[in-house]
Amino acid sequence: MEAGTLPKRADAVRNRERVVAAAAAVFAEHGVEASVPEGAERAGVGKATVYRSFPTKEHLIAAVVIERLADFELRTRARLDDPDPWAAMVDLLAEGAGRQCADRAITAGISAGIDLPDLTAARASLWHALAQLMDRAKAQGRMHPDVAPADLRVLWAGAARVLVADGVEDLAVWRRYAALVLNALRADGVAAVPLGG
Amino acid sequence: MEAGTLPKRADAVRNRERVVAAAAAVFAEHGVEASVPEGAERAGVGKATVYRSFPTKEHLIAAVVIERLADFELRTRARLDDPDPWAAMVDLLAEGAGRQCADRAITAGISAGIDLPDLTAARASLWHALAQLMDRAKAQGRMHPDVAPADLRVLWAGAARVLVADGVEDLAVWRRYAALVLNALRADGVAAVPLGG
Amino acid sequence: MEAGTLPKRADAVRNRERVVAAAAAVFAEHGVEASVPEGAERAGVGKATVYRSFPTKEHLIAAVVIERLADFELRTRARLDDPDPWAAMVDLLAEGAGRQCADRAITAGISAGIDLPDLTAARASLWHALAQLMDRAKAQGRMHPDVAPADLRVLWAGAARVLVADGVEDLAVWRRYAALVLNALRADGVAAVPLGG
Amino acid sequence: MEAGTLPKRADAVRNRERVVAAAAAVFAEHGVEASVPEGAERAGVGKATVYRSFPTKEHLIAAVVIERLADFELRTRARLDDPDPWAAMVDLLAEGAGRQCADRAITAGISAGIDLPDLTAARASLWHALAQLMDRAKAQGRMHPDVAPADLRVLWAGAARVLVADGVEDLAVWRRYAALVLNALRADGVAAVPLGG
DNA sequence: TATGAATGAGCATTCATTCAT
DNA sequence: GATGAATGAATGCTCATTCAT
Repeated sequence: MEAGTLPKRADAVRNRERVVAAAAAVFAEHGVEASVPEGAERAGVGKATVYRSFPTKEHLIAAVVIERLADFELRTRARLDDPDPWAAMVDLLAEGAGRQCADRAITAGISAGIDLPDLTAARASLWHALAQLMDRAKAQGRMHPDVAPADLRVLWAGAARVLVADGVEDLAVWRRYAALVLNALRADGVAAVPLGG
Repeated sequence: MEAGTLPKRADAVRNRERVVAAAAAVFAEHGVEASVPEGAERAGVGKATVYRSFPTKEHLIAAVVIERLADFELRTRARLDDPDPWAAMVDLLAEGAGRQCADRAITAGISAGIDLPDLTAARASLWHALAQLMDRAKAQGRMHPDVAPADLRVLWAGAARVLVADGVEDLAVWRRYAALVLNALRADGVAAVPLGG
Repeated sequence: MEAGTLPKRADAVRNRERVVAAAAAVFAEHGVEASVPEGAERAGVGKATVYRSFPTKEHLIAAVVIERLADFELRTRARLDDPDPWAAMVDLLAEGAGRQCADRAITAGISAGIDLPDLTAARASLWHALAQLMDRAKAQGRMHPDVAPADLRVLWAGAARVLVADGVEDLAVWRRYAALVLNALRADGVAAVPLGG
Repeated sequence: MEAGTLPKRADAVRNRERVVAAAAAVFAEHGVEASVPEGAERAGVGKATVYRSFPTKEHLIAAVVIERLADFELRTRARLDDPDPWAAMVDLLAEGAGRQCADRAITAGISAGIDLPDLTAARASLWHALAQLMDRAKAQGRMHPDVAPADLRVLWAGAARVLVADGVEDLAVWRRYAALVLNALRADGVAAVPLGG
């Protein structure tokens, strides 16, 4: 990353990252309704600078969300070879719960009406990884055979939105709902993931 | 002008109800983002008239939501003496699913950042009724002993928000998530509510 | 006009007229590129007030132009029964020249890409009146049989735009071009309208 | 680096020409409202490079227009010795009409509020050539003795602006107005240039 | 020298809310 | 008491122009 291939870009890339980071922060705080100027100010740049990198507010949101999705996918793939896929899923959501905890950007943006190719691709890629992990958990007999990654998304993103709206910051509460969401997906006869309470 | 208290109120109350009904309709159609004037026009009154009854748009939303919550509570209470409380809950949510399906006001407003006393009270009252029904289902051994009405709210309101955001109108899909939410709350060893697929 | 039929409207109508007048003035000075806020300030109202009466900047421009077109049409119709239609046309343009002189709004807006029903109607109505007068002048043998109201518009609106762009204020110059435009439309053998120079 | 004066200039001049050519193209397509960056990209240079040669967008427009004026002047001068000056003028405008037809830069820029010395000079030079040709046509008795090159400009540039604003692309229509403009300038008793309809 | 990046001013438009009637 | 009118603040976005590299 220090091996500059295109000398001029150094500034721009740095600034782009600053913008995304700032946007992630304000979106995390105020939701995607936060204004572009607000993010720009937080990044210490003019609003027009934001629009240089992101032709539209939607593109900016997408960039923030894509970053999160990619991170989630990475963590999902890291568990694909886990000998106990069901336990791995429990871990994954519990871990993810912590990240979600401080960030309402992904929860607000993950299901927003944004329909940009890059975002769609990132979502699809994550779904694919999740599907693999879920398939393993189904094969294991712990996960209900009729559920799909989309179900996980609806339940988890949904719960997260409510928790964010409620201003819940307590990690234990987030973990509780992660467990509940997984319980919704468990096969008949499988013991519920403990709710930690 | 200081004379009667009732005659004047009659008109006002009538207008208030018209306004709430109209607001419910437009919020149902366009979500709570719909503008106040739009609702006023639908009600056949001026915008200022709306502001006489509701000092803030939030109050208007709250009024609409309270109405829905009251209705939901009524339907909950109607099932309190059902001999099979778990089945009653399945019914309740499946039925509620249908109502949600056509109305995005409640889903948008139920978990919105609105924090008005009346709304809080209505919510609490509904929670109370739900708690009773859930307690019966727990006693029956079908519902997990550690879950609370708040859990139902987080999961169901959350899922509903995502479905609304996705523009899902298919009743079967809504039913599917109602079932999933209930499955999340089932006790160990209880067979999952069929997902309808 | 003092006989109020709808009491409440008095303010609004007054304001609407103020807005149109102010818009006409700024458009006259700076062309239709002038900003709405500028016109609003000139009218002594907030910008949103302008948008109450005119949903779009285009509607505002149209209102200004329509006013002028209507005035021009009136003056055209007043000459329809003139025994010497050709002379009447010369008069009409020379007189119109004076009005145009101080106003670049009509010249800029008359042929702008605006396509609003009311404006189209006003234009059509004026064309119709002009066509009648021109037909009479043709029957008289003074106007070239192949020319149409559209020709008058292109030549006169065009010349006016250039004169306005040049900042010409001298009425004599405007009259000169009015004469030239009419000369362009005269039949063979008809003596040119004197250019006044 | 301080050595030669010519070698550096060679590059600069080459670039300047490329820029003007590209600007002429985009202005022709989208009018002078086209953005500077768009022209720069077409020229294959950075925007800042354009601003090195042309301190202002107006200067760039002027450069483009000057080129066109010079071309028009050339074609005017080529007809100065024509034995039938009036016919030569008809030709000149009809020919010019074709060029205008495909290029909205000159029409937009020729009478624009731009007041740069070079442009003024180019205009003056063209007027001078036109004046000569017109004098010959007057001597011939076909052109009205009282008209001047400025009249030609007002009428022709004006009509062109309207036609451009109307989005007229039909060459025949442009020819029609070229004829009408010339008819405006014809002497008494001279037959009108046929309108082509 | 040439460039991409950065920017501030500006624009059309919307909306919840407050007055004058 | 009810209303239409008015508004100020805010938003997403564009563009000619200036700097740092």
